[in-house]
Amino acid sequence: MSWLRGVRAEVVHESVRRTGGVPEATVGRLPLYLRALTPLHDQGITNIASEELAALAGVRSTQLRKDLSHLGSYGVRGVGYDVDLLAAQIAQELGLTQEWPVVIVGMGNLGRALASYGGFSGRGFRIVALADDDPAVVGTRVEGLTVSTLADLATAGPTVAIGVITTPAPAAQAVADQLVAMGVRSILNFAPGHLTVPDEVDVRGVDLATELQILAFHEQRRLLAVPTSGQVPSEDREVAG
Amino acid sequence: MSWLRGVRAEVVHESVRRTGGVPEATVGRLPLYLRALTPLHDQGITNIASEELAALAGVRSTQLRKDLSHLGSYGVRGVGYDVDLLAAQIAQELGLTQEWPVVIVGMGNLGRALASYGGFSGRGFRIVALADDDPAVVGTRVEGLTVSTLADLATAGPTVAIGVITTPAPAAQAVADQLVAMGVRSILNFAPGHLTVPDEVDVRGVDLATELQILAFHEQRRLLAVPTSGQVPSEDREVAG
DNA sequence: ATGACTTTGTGAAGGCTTGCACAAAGTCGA
DNA sequence: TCGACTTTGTGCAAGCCTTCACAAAGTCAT
Repeated sequence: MSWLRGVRAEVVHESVRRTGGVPEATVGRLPLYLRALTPLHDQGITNIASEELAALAGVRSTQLRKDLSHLGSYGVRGVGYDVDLLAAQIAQELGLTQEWPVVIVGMGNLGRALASYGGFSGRGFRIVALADDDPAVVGTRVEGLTVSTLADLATAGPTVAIGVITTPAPAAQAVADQLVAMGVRSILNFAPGHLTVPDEVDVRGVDLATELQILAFHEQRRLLAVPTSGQVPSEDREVAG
Repeated sequence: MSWLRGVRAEVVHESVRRTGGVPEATVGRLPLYLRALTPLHDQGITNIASEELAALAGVRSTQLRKDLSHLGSYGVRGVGYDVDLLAAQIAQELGLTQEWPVVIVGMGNLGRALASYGGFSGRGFRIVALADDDPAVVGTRVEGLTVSTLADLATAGPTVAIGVITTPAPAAQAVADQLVAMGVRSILNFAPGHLTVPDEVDVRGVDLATELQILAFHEQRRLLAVPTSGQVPSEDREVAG
């Protein structure tokens, strides 16, 4: 993401004096656009039309243009968008011109998987600490970092902006409370269940079961709609009758 | 989730002859309600008011009631909802009265973590196959299952309803194509990037970087809004000036 | 320079979602 | 039985989001 730094200066002026009101739905899609732009940059493509970029991101071109209009983006009519400039503008809007320090709490399988996942660095985030409360795990090294307890981190750890919770569900709320007490105001929670936090804290939850259940809903709908059926799973088919 | 089976029969009649139109936003919240109900059942609580359940799920009570009204749910005025009956109704709506067979493709750290994650079984899903294309991994056993290639699964594997993609990004589209060719119409994609699939196929994407970037946006907003700042990370603070 | 063509940016319409206000329907104590 | 109280279910209004339609603004060949 270092390639975004060069053009940042030009972007700041437009973007900083904006009204401040980017719709939440748009914010949710900006990362998709950024994700689509990166390989374009790598391929040396310097310009792209909204129609094409929208296809890469999986949205409609009119939505892409409306979204970009919210951040005062300037494409060129008849031509399209400058890939690098647009990426820099989006990165600026998302606050990715600085690197956010992240702590992962819970060194189970998922926590380790995330710790070794390359998707952090180079995308605006850096893992600066790992935590767990299992004495057998504390003190071990994972991906070049020594695992500590959250309590230790609170008293003598690096500053952290974002906390990622990968503990079992029963521990999640206590961990969230500790993170909040440490001053963390952004939490990404992989443990199933709702976290109660103060208003100023932002929590996003990612729950595998929830995602699968939404898929299952639509899957079932398809099966109920077309009683021609065919294959498909196990027991309990009387539901369709 | 076996405790849901008992009451299912009573539910079927109401639910099956419904109009069919449950709003997408509601579908996205039904899993949250189910998730909140399970511990209540375990604690032996048999009845709950919408206000309380909403708090557990992290939504407003009026939204909960509106959502439930879409699936023709019958609470009792002045009393609340029967925990087990409500859970059974939601499970029914989501298609969780049967167990959906799942394949995980990509036996890297994340794939292994998901394979060993307990959140599948007992929630309406069962991992029936694991796949990878690395010859060093194919043939090994993970969590009691032997890893095979997708090609082998296509010709001689168990029927699969849902595919979970945990491969690196460059492989994801090819894997999706193969899954679709196998008849899979529901895909959960953990690889960053947009998947192109036929209309009848349902894809949900979970991207760590995307989630973190949305958090970063709000985090930055807080910092820009309150220039009192204080702590917080590294370089590039001139953005705020 | 001109005209045909391409592509962006946006006002307005339509649809979906949320939240309010309140009637309906039940419980419970006296 | 009655009256006070609780809690659900829902019509309606407000707000947000998406999509359409099209003017604005540029390129490019001639």
